[in-house]
Amino acid sequence: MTTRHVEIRYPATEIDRKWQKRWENDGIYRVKDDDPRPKWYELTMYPYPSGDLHVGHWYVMAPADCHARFRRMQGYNVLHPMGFDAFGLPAENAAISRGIHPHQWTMDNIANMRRQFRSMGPMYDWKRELITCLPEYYRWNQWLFLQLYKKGLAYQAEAPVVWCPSCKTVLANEQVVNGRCERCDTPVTRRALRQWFFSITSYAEELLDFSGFTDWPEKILTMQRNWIGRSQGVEIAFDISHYGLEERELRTFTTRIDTIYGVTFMVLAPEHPLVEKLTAPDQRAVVQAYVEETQRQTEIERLSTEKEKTGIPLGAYAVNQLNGERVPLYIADYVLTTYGTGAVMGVPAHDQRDYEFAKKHGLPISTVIAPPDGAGAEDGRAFTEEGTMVNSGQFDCMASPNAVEAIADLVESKGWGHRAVSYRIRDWLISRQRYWGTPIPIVYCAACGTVPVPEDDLPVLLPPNAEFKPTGKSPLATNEEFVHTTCPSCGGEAHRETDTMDTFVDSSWYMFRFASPHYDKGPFDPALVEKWLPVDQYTGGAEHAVMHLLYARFFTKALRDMGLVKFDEPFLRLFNQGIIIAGGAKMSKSRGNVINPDDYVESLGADVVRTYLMFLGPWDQGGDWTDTGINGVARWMNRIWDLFQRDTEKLPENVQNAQALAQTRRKLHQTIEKVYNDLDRFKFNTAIAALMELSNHLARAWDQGEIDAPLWGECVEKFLVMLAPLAPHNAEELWERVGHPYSVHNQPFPKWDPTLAAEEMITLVVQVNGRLRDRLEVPASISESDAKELVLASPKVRPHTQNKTVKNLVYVPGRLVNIVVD
RNA sequence: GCCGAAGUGGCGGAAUGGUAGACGCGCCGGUCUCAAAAACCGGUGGGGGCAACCUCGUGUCGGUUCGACUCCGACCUUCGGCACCA
Repeated sequence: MTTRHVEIRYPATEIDRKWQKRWENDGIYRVKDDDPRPKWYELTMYPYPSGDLHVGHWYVMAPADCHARFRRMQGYNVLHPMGFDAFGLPAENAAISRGIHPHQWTMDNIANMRRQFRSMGPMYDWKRELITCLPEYYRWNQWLFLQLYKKGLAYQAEAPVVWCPSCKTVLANEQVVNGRCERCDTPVTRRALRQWFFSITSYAEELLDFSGFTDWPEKILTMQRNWIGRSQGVEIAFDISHYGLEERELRTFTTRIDTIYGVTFMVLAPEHPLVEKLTAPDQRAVVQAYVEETQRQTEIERLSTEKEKTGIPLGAYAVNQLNGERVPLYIADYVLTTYGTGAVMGVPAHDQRDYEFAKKHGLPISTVIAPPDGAGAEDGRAFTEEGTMVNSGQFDCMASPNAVEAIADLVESKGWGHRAVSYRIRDWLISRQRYWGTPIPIVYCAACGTVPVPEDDLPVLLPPNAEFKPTGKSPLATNEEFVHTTCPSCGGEAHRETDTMDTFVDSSWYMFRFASPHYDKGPFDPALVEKWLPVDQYTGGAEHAVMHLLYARFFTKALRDMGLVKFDEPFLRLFNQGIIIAGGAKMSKSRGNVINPDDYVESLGADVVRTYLMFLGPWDQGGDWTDTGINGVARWMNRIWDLFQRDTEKLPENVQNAQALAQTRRKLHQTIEKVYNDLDRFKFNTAIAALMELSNHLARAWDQGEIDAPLWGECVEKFLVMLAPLAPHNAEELWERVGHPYSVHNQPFPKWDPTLAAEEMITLVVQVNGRLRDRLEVPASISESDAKELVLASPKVRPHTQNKTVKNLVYVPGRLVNIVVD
């Protein structure tokens, strides 16, 4: 901000306020459910009300608003709503550190952010605003929870959960980044707690089906695919009946059943339920120590790939039923209880991890697949490719991919196991030991057990008083009045669930709520959801590629199966904007390069800030904010302000230069086409560049007396309509000053005439062997033979073709002729 | 390690098989001014040439093509995601 700003030559702030007020009073952007035009639902991911709107928010919201405005001008009835994702950790952490109640803090922030949003001049219909921390919203979280519970999709389980020792709360797997808490970066640990889960895994297979999308970035699909992590294999039992236990077999999952004859050991997760029973007496002490050691380890330590493969023998064995071999059993921390069966078979010859484990523990390495070229595999590595079966009994000599099927058939026919699919994705843990969230509507009764709160008793209000600072216990447990209740079933004494829901529950269905944000007979009005949904265009950051988008898709499918909605996917199209940086570096307080949009709006007006954000680079790639860069847009706004208010009386009556007039008209229609197509595809930067070209052209045409009043008027009118979605305030003000009736925002986007846009003369590029040698101005209608003749006659070409044979003439109509010579 | 995206002037970027560098920033020169700022006009990839022009040039090396920033292969660098998943 040390750079001096260009001075704005018009009363920007006044204009901003004037029109924001007028639009508000007129309700020009009010969304009507019964509007006959085709609907278009354009949704931007709603923000956390964590304080001030920073330039990152502007970068997300302003271009999205421009695109929604463009759709409106295309003739759609556009729903482009805004709300606040008001529950959750950021609000609560901030409230804790400032000693203000989360509700107060959140609502104050919302008021401030709403004011800042208005300064941007967006087309939000504030009558549709939603705030998730209010009972009118979160009671439907509770209602939806009860529906999921009824469907068996919400359940309780004790499970090792990820625990952040700093936030003193359980985290979802998705909230763990590299073994650290997403919010505070503290390495996470594990704990066993009784928690509520949503069974997203029930939909794992369907969530892999992306066929319901119209347009999603490939990158996001890949990330979701990897996150769900489907693998196909065989679940097979190894025999442990010789121990006379209740369990007669040890089950394992493998994607490589073709290597079953090469199993030389098995490894169980330290938490595996059979570990206790199978451990030999003389191994008990060391096994127990290892199990404890594992529990102490943080996720980050345990999952480090650099770590040596530790493990402890149980002093027990299992029998491979295919060849009758006894294989020793180990426990090791690299085997996870949460994936497959919690036990893996060790095939050191054909799995690199097993190979390292075998080397470390002196276990035999038995080759059962030979490389196809017969070359030796060994030299310190496992052979993990396909090949020819060896040492595999009846399957010898078979190609290993065929053996996969043959062995699976045998395993199934013998009843030793079956084909199976495993997913990496785990059920969604929604319980939070936090105050600032939706209370889970469950009551525990000594007589009746777990009892859902009756729908008529909703909402279960979040009490204003509780010790919400983290203590390790759920804050709501400190409020006696809240906890003690009567059982809805038997009327006896009971206590409430004191955990609250993950905030991602709120955002999993908010897109439905916007269809009827104040509906009080259900989470949404079914007729209006049917009208508005699914979302036609969703925009937001790629950081929500996995959790939010997957959860919202899951909710939609669950609601569909309950008969509440009729579609499979909530978001037809998805566009991810990039990240804005400043001066080549990420914005941060320590760097001192944080851009506060309010300062710029104050001095340059909202439109310069909006337009610059869209001009500084392609939206999907993010951009670099520079204080000198914004001056360019400010200058341009100054120039068009003066240009369009020039006195048209001064223009000549009759311009004799018909060619110049046609040229200007052509430029206008070419610009309309370009801006239309660019705005359509979120290419704001090139749309603005095209408008700059047009304004430069118009200024030149005026100065050179090559334009008359009617054409000038037409150009200015269409220019302002095209400017309207980008710079709504200035476009409206100029529209009025030029003498058009209110409002520019109710104009349809201009149409271009391809005939008028077509060039009469073209530059014919002349190449010799692909190298540029000449450019010829020729009529666009030139015939191929004329063009070729002209080109060969060019004096600039001749020196390059002399004494050479012309082998070929490549003709690209309207573009070039390439002369191919020896 | 695996998956994905991206590498173009001094800078942000434009051009997705056909004139590389649109548009803007910055810089240089000029007009105006006592002067500066602003504004306006002109110039601005490198090398050579008085000039017309020539030549090199889109991370590196190869390939396809009449023609490649663009398509294909390998590599290098940067960024993002996932990471002992059996």
